[in-house]
Amino acid sequence: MLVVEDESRLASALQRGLQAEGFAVDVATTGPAGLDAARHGGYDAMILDVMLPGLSGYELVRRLRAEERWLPVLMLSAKDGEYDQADGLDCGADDYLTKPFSYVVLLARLRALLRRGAPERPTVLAVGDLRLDPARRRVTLADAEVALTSREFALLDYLMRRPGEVVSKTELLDHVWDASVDTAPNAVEVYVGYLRRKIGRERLETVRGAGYRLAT
Amino acid sequence: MLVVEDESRLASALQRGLQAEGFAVDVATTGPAGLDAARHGGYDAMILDVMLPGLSGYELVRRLRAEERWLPVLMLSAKDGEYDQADGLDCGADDYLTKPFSYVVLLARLRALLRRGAPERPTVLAVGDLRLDPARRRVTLADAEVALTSREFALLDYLMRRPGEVVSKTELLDHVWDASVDTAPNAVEVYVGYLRRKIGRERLETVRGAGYRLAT
DNA sequence: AACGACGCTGTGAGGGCGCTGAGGACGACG
DNA sequence: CGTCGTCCTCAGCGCCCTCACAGCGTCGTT
Repeated sequence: MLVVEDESRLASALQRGLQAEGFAVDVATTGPAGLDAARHGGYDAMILDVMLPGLSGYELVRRLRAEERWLPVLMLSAKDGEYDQADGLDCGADDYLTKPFSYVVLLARLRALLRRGAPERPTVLAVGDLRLDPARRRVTLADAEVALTSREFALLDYLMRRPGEVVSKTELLDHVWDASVDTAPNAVEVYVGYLRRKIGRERLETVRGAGYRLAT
Repeated sequence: MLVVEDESRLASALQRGLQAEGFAVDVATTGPAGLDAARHGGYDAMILDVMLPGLSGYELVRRLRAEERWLPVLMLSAKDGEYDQADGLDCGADDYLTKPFSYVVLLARLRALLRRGAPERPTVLAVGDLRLDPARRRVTLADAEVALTSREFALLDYLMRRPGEVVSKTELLDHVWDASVDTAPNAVEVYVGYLRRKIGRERLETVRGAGYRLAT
């Protein structure tokens, strides 16, 4: 367990408490030191303060995720504004707790994070030069923005979460379309057609008799 | 996305809001109905109220997890006591939000949950240098991709699940072909021929009078 | 060696599957 | 009320897959 916190009293209180729970705990007190430790340490999870000298917690997570390191991150902050929280999560944190917090809650949330194991998905989905940002609802192709309708976006989103896998039309109808109204499978074909015109024909393969596959 | 919430105003507000974000949303208004939906629905995630008629949210998650269903659960509750929250998380919920909550925060937390996703990695079948990935619907022979039609793929799939065993033509007709239309056994011979041309003659042996066997 | 049963394959018909352009339904907006 | 954007159905088309057929090769038995 890695604790990145510059306030020394809180840091050592956390360290002692977590050690009592059986965790092996390391503490870093600056942003850069925390980033380094997270890179090399092989930790199960990380508790991360937002306000840090040298590098903010937001930026730290963002860099970590950009390097494809997916260890669970529980973010701590004195800021309880809703947008602060949303920003933290959208940078790649997995949970967000505002100070002052209950120790019982911290432990429960930590357990929930560890139970889930290492996260597998980045905040921004990327396949080749195609990028999709769920938070900003934005898609770029080789750094050029692509305008998508909401249905097109949902379809691409679903496909990009399973790159290289074959996804059947029924599955797409179930997840991208509303299950309560039954839509003809042909609608999927139509929207795949729309997407192909916008992101390039070769990126979206047809697997006859099985479904569609996003080329990796 | 599954929303389990008995307060109808909140439920429909959530439904509309999430639909606007591109989610396909189903609503259940009682505990048992929610549990059923979660069991059968194939949802990406679930938003779950604690106070529900018939079955509490706590109990619902506990049962779900007992059945080894791991879809991400975001729990909603009017109780903000620290132990309520810890209980919810320890029952198996992945996140916990107290009412009233900010819609922006709800979305951000939902995104964080979906990002982590379910940790399923489907198996890749391998026999010698021949590999078959059911999810990607892809076959490689010594790392070179082999293009198969859907029937060829289904046939190879079935054979690779029983490497070295002799599989009769009738058995193949029953499992690889549609049982409702009766096909001549010769169709199997034809497709075995197709497969041999693509994966190499020696890998698929004929056992005269009995069937076929995949060489190990 | 001869014969019959079983298995292989080239050919071609048919039909299922997926793609596309056209257009109707619906709602948002001016 | 007209316009625009989005969603989705419909119908036509083209291609590839599927499979029956028939002739030939191969194997095992007598």
